[in-house]
Amino acid sequence: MQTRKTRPTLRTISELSGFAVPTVSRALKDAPDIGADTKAKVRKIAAEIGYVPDRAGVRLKTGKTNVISLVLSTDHDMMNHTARLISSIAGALRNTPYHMIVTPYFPNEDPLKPVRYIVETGSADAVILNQTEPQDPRVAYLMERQFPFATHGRTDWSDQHPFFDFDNDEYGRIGVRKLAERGRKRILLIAPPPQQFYAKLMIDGAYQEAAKLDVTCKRLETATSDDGNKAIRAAVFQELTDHPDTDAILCASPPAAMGSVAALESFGLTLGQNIDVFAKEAVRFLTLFRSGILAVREDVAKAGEFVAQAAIQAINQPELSPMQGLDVPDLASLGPDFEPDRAR
Amino acid sequence: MQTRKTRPTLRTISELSGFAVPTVSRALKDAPDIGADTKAKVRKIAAEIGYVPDRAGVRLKTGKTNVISLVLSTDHDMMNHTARLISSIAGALRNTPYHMIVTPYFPNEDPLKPVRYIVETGSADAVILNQTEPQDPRVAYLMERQFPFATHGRTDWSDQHPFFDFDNDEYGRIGVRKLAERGRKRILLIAPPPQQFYAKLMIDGAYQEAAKLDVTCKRLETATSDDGNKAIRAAVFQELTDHPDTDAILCASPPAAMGSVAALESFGLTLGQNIDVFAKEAVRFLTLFRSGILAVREDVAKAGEFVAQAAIQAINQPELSPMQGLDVPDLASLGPDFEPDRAR
DNA sequence: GATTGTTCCTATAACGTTTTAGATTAGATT
DNA sequence: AATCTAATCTAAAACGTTATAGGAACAATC
Repeated sequence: MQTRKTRPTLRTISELSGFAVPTVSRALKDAPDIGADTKAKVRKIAAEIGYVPDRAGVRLKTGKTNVISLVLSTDHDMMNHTARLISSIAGALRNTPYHMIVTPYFPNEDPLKPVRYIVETGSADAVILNQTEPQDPRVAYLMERQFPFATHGRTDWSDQHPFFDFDNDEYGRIGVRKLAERGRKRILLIAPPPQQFYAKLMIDGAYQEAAKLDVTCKRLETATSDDGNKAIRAAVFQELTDHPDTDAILCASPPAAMGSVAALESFGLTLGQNIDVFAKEAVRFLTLFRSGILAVREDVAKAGEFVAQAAIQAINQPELSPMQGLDVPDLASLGPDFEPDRAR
Repeated sequence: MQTRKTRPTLRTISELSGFAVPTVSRALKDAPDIGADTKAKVRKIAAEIGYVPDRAGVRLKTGKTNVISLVLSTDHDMMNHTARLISSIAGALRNTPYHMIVTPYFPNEDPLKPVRYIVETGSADAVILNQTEPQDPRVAYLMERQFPFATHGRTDWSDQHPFFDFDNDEYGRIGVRKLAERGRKRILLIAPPPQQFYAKLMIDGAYQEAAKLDVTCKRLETATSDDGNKAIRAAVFQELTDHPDTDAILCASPPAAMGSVAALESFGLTLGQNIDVFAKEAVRFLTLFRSGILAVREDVAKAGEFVAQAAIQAINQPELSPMQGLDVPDLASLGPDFEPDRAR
C-alpha cells in the first residue's frame, strides 16, 4: 500500500527504474524497440506503484480524449428507456479507457448544438445519438466531418453508419400474428409519427402480416404513439365509438398502451376479454399493472452495449464496415401471464 | 465564419494581438495586472475567432478537470428516477464549464471502487452520489479525504455534508392525513428497508400523524418497498387475509403501490372504493394507469439541480456551510382525478 | 539626480505524455 | 581492423495552459 502524496507518473517509474521517461512510456505500450527485460522491469514497477496514465497528459499530447459522449434529448417522458441506455453504455465501457459524458439537449434547443460543440472543441473521440430522424441533421453533420459516431435508431443513410435499432418491421408482424392467433380480427395500430424512420417499417410489417392472416389492420389517424396519454385516450375513445368492432390495439409505445387501456375501459370493454392490447416496453411495468396486456420486451441494454462497441470500433478501426445491429422482438419475452393469486 | 484547420489557442491570439501568451491568458481571466485596453483587444480577438480554452491544457497545468462525476448504482429498476436525475444534473451544468461523466457500479461490485478511482486518479473535481445509506462508506471515504461531493439522500452525518433529500417524515404525515380525510381507519404502511436512513423518518411521521388523527397505522413486516413486485404482492395479499379490515395502504415506492393494487384486486377489493392506496412517484404513471391511486410527486428534477449546484459550491467554496435541501411533498401535486370519459 | 513605487507587460518553466531524431553498443560482415 | 546493421536506449521538443519571477517604462518622492 503506497502512501505517496502525489500520484505516480512516468517520471516516478523512470527514477525508480533508471530508464528514461520515453523508454518507460514505450515499454508500457509494448513498443518493438524496447528490450524484453526492460519491459518486464518497467511493468513490474508500474504495477507495484499503481501507475495510471494521466488523462490530461495523453489528451494534450495526442488529442485523444478517451471520452465518448452520449448526446440525448430529454423531451420524451419515457425515460426508463434512457436510463437503461445510459447504464448499459457505461457498463460496456467499464473495462475500456473510455469515460462516458452525458450531454443532453432540451426541447427548445438546436439538436445540432451539442454535437457541434463536441466536434469543434474535440471534447470526445466519438458521439452516440438516440432518437434519430430519417434525415437527421446531426448524422449528416457527423458523417460530413467524418467524426466517429453510432446511433440508436436508423436514418435514411444507415447503411453507411453504425447503428443499433429495434426491428420495427418484425414488431408489426409479430404483433398482428399474436393478436390474430388470439382470434382478433379488427386491429387498430397506434403508429409512431410518420416522419420518424421506423414508423413506415412498423406500419408495413403490420399491414403485410394482416393481409396474410386475413385480418384487418388500420392505422389510427388522429394520434401517434408519441402523443401524450390524454390525446391518445381521446383518440382511441373516438375510434372505438366510430368503429365498435375493433377488437385489438397494436401500440408502438407504452404510453399508447396506457392510453388505450384507459380508453377501452371507459368505453366499457374489458381488456383481455373482448379486446386485446399489444405493446412493447423497455422495462417491465405494463404487464405488472395490467395482466391482460401483451407486451414484448425491447432490449435497451443490448442496444447500449452494441452502440458503445460500435462507437469504439468507429474510433479505432474506421476502415472497417460500420457495426450495425437489429433487436428482433421475441414472443418469448412476453413471459408467463400475470397471475396475482398464484404469487410466490 | 473562420475556416481554420486547427482550433485557435492562446498562441493564435498572441500572434494576432502581438501580446505574449501569458498576457493573453491573464487578460482573458481579467487579472488585475493587465491594462484595460489590452483586455479589450484580447477579448475582442478571442470572441472573433471563437477561442475556447483547451480542457487538457488547463487540466494538466492546474489539476482542475472541470468534470463532475455522477456515481450511481444500477440495481434498482426504478430507473425513471435515475434518468430524471441525470438529465436535470446535466441541465444544471449546461452553462458552467463542467462536464458530467456517469460512472455506474453494479450490484456485485464494491460501491467504493468507482469513488476511489475518481479520487485517486483525480478524474473529477466532485462526485455526486445517490441511494445513500446511513453509514455510507462512500460518504465516509469522501469526507475523510475532503473530496468535494454531494448526495441525493441523507446519511448519519448529513449535517456535515451537502445533500438533497425527499422529506420522508412529511410524506408519512401527509399520506396518513389524506387517507384519514377520505375516511380510512386502518392503514398499512409498506416502508423502506429499516437499514435505509429514510425508513425511520417515514415510519415515525406516519405513526405520529395516525395517533393524532385517531386512525391506526401498521407497518408491513413481511416486505419492504424495495422488494420486487411479486414479493410485495404476496405479502400484501397475506396481510389482507389476516386483517380484512385494512382499508388503506401507504406505499414508499411505486413498485409497492403496483404490487398492492394487484394484491387487493385479486383479493376482491376495488381500489378507491373499499380501499385506498397512497404512493409517491418521480414520473407520473401510477395515476395514468389507475385513476384511484393517490400519488404525490417526488421532484427529482429539483433534486438534480440542487445537488449539481451543491457540488459546484463544494468545489469552489469549501469554506461555506454545505448546501442542504429537502423536497417537501405537496398534496397539490396529486393533480385532478383521472377521468377518462372527460378526456380532452 | 538618484531612489522608490506603480503599472503593465514578457520570459521561463512546468504539468505528463508522446514523437522525432539521434546516440550507443554489440554483433555481423567485409 | 574497419564497416555495416540491428537492437536498444536517450535527448530534445512539443501539445496548451498557467505560475513565478522579473523587466521596462514612467511617475512620484526624496
